Amino acid sequence: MRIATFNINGVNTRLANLLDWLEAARPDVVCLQELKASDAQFPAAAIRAAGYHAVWKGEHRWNGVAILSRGGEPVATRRALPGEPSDGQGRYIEAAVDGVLIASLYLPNGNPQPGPKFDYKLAWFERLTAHAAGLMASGAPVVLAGDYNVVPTEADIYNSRSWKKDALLQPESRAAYARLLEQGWTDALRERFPRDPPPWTFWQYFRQAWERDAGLRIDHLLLSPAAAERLTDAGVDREVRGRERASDHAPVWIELD
DNA sequence: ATGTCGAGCAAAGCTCGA
Repeated sequence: MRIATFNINGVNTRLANLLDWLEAARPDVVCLQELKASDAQFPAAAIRAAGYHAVWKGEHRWNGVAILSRGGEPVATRRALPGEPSDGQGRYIEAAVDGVLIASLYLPNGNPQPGPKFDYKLAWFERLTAHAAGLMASGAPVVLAGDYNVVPTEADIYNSRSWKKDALLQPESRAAYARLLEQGWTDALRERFPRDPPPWTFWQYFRQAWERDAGLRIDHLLLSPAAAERLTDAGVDREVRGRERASDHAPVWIELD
């Protein structure tokens, strides 16, 4: 069972890019982030024609998350975290797919930092961690996949010099990520690539970051023990980032036995 | 400090968010 996460950065803007990758990579499950589409604007027909069922939580212009499956239909279990403010932000969707509980999440970016956006990021992270504790306690195979907007350690970025003040690298962001992992989650890509540097998952559009391979690792798949024991492989579909009109993220995937 | 990209709004370039 191949499960991927992909920040598509506009599901309609990059629909051709998405469909090309789906056809080539044929993942069983896909967690999408940054749809930048309302519920009504989600390209459900095109995705169905590509062979995928889908559940989604859209938002006008920004954010938006979805879970696609070409096996069994995803059964949505929630479309927001417990305790989320009713501000309409589409950042979390969770579904049961073929016996695995899967979440597609888009953690707030948090810039500029410090400020209300950074506070919102940390508060959102706390709600995620509280909910994740319950999922962990269930003992079920769980995959928390998405764009965490956190560079977990200094090894997870090409060079942190020009990023020191960025919300993605702040000690508070990293501590929140570490606290989540301490519940017992396995960071699948790091498990598969323990040696530095790990594969990057994001290359910003500025300053020829892709051409210089100046990347970051911010897209993560966290596995509960029941999922981690089934992990056989993980990787990044890097070449997707080099295509015409590409997202600034590449798809990240895991293989579960 | 800047850089790039794309959409929305509204009719072209600015603003926003990343």
